[in-house]
Amino acid sequence: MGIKQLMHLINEKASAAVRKMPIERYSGQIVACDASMAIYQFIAATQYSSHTNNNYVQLTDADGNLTAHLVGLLNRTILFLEHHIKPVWVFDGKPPTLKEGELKRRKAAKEEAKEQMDMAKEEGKTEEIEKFGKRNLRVTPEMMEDAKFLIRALGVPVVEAPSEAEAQCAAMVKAGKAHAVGSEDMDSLTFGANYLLRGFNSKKEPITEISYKDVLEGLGLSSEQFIDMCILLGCDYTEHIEGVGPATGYNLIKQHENIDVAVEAIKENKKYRIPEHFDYLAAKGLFLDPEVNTDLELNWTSCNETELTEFLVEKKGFSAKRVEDAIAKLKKSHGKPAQMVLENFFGKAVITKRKVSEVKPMKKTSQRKSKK
DNA sequence: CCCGTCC
DNA sequence: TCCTCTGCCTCAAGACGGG
DNA sequence: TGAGGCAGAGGAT
Repeated sequence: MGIKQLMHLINEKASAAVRKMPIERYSGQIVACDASMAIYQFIAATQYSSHTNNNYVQLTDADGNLTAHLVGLLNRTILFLEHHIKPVWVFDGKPPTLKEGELKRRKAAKEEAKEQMDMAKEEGKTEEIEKFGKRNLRVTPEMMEDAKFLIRALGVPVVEAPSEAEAQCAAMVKAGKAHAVGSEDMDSLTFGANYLLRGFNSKKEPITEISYKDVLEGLGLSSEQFIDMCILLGCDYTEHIEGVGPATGYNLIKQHENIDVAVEAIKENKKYRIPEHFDYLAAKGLFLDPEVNTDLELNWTSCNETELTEFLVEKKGFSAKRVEDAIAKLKKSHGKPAQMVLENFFGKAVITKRKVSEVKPMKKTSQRKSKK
């Protein structure tokens, strides 16, 4: 998923669009989060090889169903609410037909990984099992339903996107239903979300905020040109022109103004080969007018303690104390944000405009720096 | 801070 | 000959708290 | 999946 190397390109050419902000900055705001992406990461991160007993460890309930996503979503949602940020968890709907090629490719890669994992299991190689296991993740519909149930029990809204969650998140921001998208994925920018927030997973590091407006300004592109460029860099919705990377993709749009002219130029140049199914117009259409639903009413309520305890403790095997603690935190977060915090942070917001000298060169190939 | 645990 | 750029590889991906 | 490191192709000089 995502646009290849887009973050790199933005850091390089539009560094002013990227700011480090303390999480307090978002107190009182609504953040639309891509649930599918987060769930995938929670599941990936919590399976590991235990070095103590040489076992492959996964968190599961008594029936063997994975539960790491529930642990992750619970913690993450509490983090938001403790900071008086209102999260909305947005789930993927039916993937667009244009994405089928990409999905097939991923499926094949998983099958391959599964075979290798089975082999590793037979040979009892723990590290191998972990390695291939992480490439063979299955997030089942049941896991998604468990996640939705948990979020609703927490009193937090769930949005089921008609199609792509990233598109839905961006549309909600555009419609004023949310202030920013919270996702590690860059796609929401291509869909035109005003603000993208990353790094809610780190308690030490500040949040990375990417401003769409400043990205366009820094790159010197219109929103439509930005989409054109993203398609050239490589997206999920159509094939990619071999040999065109971030630098070339950006330059092509700068030089030719739009993807149509750029593609014509590429055809004449003959330096690059346009793939057989390069349906960039359809991809562009999807970015410009994705299937979304903005007729939503979002409500945040207090959590349903009984439901939470029943679900997490009795059904999913969470420790009762952990759930009690979670409920206590939720109740505590219900008050208003301390006014002090709100007034103080504006002076403290760390805005890191990187100096030119600090900007990492985009490619560090032949540039062999002698180590200090 | 490191590393084991969470389920 | 230099160096820019892409593509292929590998690896890691969460969050908490006790010691 | 994506992000960083490394190798090599092929324009740029």
